[in-house]
Amino acid sequence: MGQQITQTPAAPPVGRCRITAACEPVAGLRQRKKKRTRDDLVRAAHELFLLQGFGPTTVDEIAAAVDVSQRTFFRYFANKEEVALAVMGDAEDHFIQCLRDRPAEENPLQAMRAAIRETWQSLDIAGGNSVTAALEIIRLIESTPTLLAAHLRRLAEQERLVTGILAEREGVDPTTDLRPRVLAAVFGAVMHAAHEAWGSTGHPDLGKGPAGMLTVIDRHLEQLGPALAGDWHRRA
Amino acid sequence: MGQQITQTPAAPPVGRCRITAACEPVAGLRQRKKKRTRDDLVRAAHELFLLQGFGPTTVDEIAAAVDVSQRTFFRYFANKEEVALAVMGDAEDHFIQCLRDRPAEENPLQAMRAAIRETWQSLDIAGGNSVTAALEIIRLIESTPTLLAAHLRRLAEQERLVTGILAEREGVDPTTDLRPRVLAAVFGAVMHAAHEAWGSTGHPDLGKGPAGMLTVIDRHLEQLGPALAGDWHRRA
DNA sequence: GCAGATTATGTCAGCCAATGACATTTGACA
DNA sequence: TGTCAAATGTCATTGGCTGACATAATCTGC
Repeated sequence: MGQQITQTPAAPPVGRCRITAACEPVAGLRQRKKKRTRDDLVRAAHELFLLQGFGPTTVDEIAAAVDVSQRTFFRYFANKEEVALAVMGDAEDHFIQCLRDRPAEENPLQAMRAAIRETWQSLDIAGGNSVTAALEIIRLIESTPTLLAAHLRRLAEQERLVTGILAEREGVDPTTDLRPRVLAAVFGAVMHAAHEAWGSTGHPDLGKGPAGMLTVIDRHLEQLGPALAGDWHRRA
Repeated sequence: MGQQITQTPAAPPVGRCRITAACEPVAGLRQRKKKRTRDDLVRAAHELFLLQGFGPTTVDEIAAAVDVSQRTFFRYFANKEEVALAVMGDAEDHFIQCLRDRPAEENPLQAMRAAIRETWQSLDIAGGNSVTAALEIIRLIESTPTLLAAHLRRLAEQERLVTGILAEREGVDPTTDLRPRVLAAVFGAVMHAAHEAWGSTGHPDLGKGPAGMLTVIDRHLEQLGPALAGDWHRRA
């Protein structure tokens, strides 16, 4: 969901997620400053949320921590939830990009599974503490009703994108053929179940990379077939 | 999610959804009055939302329409979203109840499919305009971001219940066996996809009962297998 | 029916998220 | 350097939501 930072109606450089966009070094003082305050806001919010929780943290606090006015905060983020979910935005953009780039030979489910894996791994490589941050945010989301609601809505939004990509990949018409939409929905649901499962297990090994989360996701994806199977008790 | 109207910590009659609870005639003046103002609030809100949209409608308006204070409104509903989703609460409670009552011979997916069908049909029989109201609300939800977010959160909440019921039905441990959770998630996702599809088709025949929605739901459920199939182009 | 305990409601004050309007500063560019 | 556009700040306001306390309604046992 590549959020446009630009406040002007001018044409922004579309289709580049912030992770890969890190390659382009300079882009005018104005743009750099904006990116900086945006990043600062996200980081400050992140810290405050983890420290005192989402609800108790006020927008004024976040803004004050970065030394901008409250009004400016709302020029960068439509609401308080958005700044919390911004961290995931990177990963989501990246996932979409990966999915687009998957080879056509793979079947839809394979492609999505590969894209997820690729996303987490590149997030790991990207350095910084992207992975750690993402994992922390996921846990925060799952334990904060307001955030969970906003997150699920974004997920639904993303499923529209995925539906379109799948339809195009396979060359089917998404208005006639329900399979792209259904698969996108199912995949999203399983992803969320995995996040939830990962979040609720008292996982202390947050920092050791995306391996843990990938394992949980894989385990859930593997249960897709069995769960839909007629009889649960005729198990291999 | 049987909302307790009771504001006292006293033990309320649990496990009875409002639909079936219509059998119990009198229950003290106090209880009846409360049920009445609650119903009034829901109905007034419903009308106002459909008339002028969710966002533009203020809580004060709703409260004024029923002639209670704004404070009283918030004693019945935690937030503005809840009063909009309250209509669906009946159906959701009923679905849970139906699922619990499905015969053990059915496999999980069959049971859920049957429970949905049963729910919509009994909603139809229940008289009044329950079905019409539900369908109107679904459309409102799908077209209102804020409501959609709240709705998805509730759906996620309900999936927890469903997970538990499925696990018990099949006699498996939901902390070890991921199938109940995965199936609940998948089913919820498909339901939402169906709602979305139903809502976005300019369906003018709202009042003709649950048949249309059931058809859409069935069509989506039928695509579950095909969507997960490896190759989408080796189609029967 | 009545007195006293419960419980629902109203009133009021206040916090915080969010938005529009307008002034001011600051980077962009000729 | 001066002009234009864009980013920010300030101010005022609305609306969702909550706590505290007073009032009015119902319930309970007698």
